[in-house]
Amino acid sequence: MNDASATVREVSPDTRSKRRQIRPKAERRQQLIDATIRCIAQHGLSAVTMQMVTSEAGLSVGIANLHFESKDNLLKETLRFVAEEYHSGQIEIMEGSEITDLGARLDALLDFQLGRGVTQRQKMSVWFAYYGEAGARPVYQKIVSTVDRLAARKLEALFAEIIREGQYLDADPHDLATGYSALIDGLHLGLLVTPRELSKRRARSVARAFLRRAFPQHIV
Amino acid sequence: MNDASATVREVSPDTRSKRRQIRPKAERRQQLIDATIRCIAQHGLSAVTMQMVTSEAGLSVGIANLHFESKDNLLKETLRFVAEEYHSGQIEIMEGSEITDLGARLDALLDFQLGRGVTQRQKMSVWFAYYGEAGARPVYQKIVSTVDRLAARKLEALFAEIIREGQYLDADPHDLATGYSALIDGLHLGLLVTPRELSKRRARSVARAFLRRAFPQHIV
DNA sequence: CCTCAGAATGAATGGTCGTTCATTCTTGAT
DNA sequence: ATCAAGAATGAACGACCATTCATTCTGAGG
Repeated sequence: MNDASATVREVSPDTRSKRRQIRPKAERRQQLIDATIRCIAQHGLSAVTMQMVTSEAGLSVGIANLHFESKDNLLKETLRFVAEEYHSGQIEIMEGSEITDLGARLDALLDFQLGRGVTQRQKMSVWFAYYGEAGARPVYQKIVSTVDRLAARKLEALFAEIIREGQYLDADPHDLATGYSALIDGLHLGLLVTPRELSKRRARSVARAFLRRAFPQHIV
Repeated sequence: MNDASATVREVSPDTRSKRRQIRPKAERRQQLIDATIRCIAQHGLSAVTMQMVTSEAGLSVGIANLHFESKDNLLKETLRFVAEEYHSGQIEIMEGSEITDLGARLDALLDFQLGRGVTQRQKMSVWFAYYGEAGARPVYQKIVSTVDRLAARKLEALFAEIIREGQYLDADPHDLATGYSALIDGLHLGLLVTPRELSKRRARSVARAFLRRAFPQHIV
């Protein structure tokens, strides 16, 4: 702004080094994806710009098109990352061998799905931002449904085991799994859109009530 | 395309008259809102432009800023319209006096929420497009939560009546209403994002199963 | 018939966006 | 110390966006 600043550049070389850093491609990609998530959560998917994302990541504008070919691709890869993170968390719980009691496993699943990690505004915003565009963008539909299908199968298998163990009559694992998944999605939506009306505590209580009515012997 | 067309303009005055029409303000507003809904469903909220909307409505670019002050306002009013349409439909069923049997009333509500009118791609796309932005735009949160709250209260009251009539013990109307609403939202999401995995018929069956487990005497 | 309030138009404007690429800089091998 | 490979930069560009407003047109009332 003043003439002096033109001659005195980078007054202190030790402050937040603006020195250019070279990092492996994979690291930069993740850095940009993380920045994209934060931007979507804060400004909404439709307001996200490349300048916004790259500056949030503390990098230059050109870098996004260097590691991802286009904005479209960056957004696509960001969705893929979030979707896989969520679903691999579920799969881990459902496949893990450290929990043998089926009721405890259900509890662990519910705690994950409505717990701190998943229900942060940041994550849920991203989640629904993409759902909102999914109607018009088959690519998004495909990414979500691909990972979703596997988790749905695992959940159905878990429910089938529980039904066998508890001898719950006229309980269909397929329908119950669909219902439970939909309930969780709906609760996430409530937490995002009307946080005043629905606390995380109550969301957990509502989901637990669903499971208790379905599998009374397995849920306290 | 050919030279003749240049000389012969508006061959037949009766075809889709390009003649300027003057219509009352309210009518134009609705026309633009309808066009906005179609555009959001087809292209996604983030891709909607004013040119897109006005040309979809068969009008000129400037008209949108004449009847709504800005694009932001047009989108806000469109959300308000969709939200009120959905919720007034629910309220009508829950307040209407033509259905006295509580079980039948529940059935009617479910049929409305998962019926043809609501579950068209067009409507659901718009719905979730706004939900996706709600995390970053308090205005959208406010619009949705305002109308939502009333419907939630009515639903809770209906559930309370049913619980009294059926003498269902340890059934909390508040939690049940929250759960049911979340379930419906989640099913809408499933219908939108993974239509291959979830048919409308099965969505209805899943929702009915939820109600049957809660109110066995009222739902067949 | 004429008039004119105001509805409708669309070319023009200024701003912002995604993308490019000549250039600079870093790092590890030589 | 030198060099080459390629990672990182950011000014520049063209495209497209929302918005404006001078102008045109319409139709109800006189």
